[in-house]
Amino acid sequence: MTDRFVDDYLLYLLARASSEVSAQFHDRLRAHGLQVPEWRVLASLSDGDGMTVGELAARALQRQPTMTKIIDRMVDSGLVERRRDKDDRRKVRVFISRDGQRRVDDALADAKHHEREVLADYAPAEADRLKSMLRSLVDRNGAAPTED
Amino acid sequence: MTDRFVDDYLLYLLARASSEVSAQFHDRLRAHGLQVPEWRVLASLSDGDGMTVGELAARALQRQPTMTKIIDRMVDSGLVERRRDKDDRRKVRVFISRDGQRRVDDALADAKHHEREVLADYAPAEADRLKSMLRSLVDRNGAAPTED
DNA sequence: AATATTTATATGAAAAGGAATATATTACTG
DNA sequence: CAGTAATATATTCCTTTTCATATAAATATT
Repeated sequence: MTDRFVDDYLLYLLARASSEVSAQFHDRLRAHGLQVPEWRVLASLSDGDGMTVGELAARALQRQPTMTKIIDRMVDSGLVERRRDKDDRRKVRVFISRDGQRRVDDALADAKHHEREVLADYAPAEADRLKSMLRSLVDRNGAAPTED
Repeated sequence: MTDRFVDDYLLYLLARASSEVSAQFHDRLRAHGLQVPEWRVLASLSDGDGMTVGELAARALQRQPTMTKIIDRMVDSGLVERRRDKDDRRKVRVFISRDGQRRVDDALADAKHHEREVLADYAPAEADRLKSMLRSLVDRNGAAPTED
């Protein structure tokens, strides 16, 4: 149990940090009546002008068929709307509904508050360094479809 | 699409960095004939003296019933063994098998190699800072059951 | 020491995810 | 411009995860 490889393994530290910090927020999400994938879709669509299924899948770190099903459910519950793209009729653009926007606004405020709490212990410069390193990891490690 | 909240949101950056960097390695895992949860369990058990189902679940960032089923499959495929704890017969200790150890040794070597690749662009001090910030995020944000 | 609580793992039904592929539309190529 | 390839989304079938709860053993309480 002591000093195993994984305890200092970058991929494990990333997964664990992501998992534990996010779990806190996900508890709060339920108070907004939102599931995690719903939150991710709505946060991506918030105040925007619609995204395709493929774009949403990439942004929400899900595979395309999974995103199709998430959107199915969200259409059923009235959080988003599907409209076929006029210029390229293969594409389906997904738009946030009025109700979806209302729900996500509350959750967004909560997310900002939670982030401040998590970063409260760190000096601003330190938090910025963390974020910029994470961004550079993302940039240097191509676009990948799924989790973990 | 431009400068949405999430693009600078810590939880999103963590999830995305974890997802994209890990996806690269998970492609390689298949070459070792290992699924992701199997790899996580074996890496935790490697060269150790057995862990309980609950400990494994926490370490592999899975819920307990999920871990029970992962272990079911791994027992079937001969990667691990279950033995009931003598002192506390509620507990089940999971041990890596000879074959499991052999399989994970290869994957571990590959993991180390991959990590070096990912961190090659960074100065050692910078990599250390990243890791220690991730560790402190984990430490300050309790033990959580599941992903994302 | 019997009863209630807590802790550890397992189970079962339902939901979600994933790989492969189908369908529909657009873009290319000769 | 017919035919082929490429792109975007949906569907199917199967595996895995999840939630709630059951079972079993240890601990605490009276």
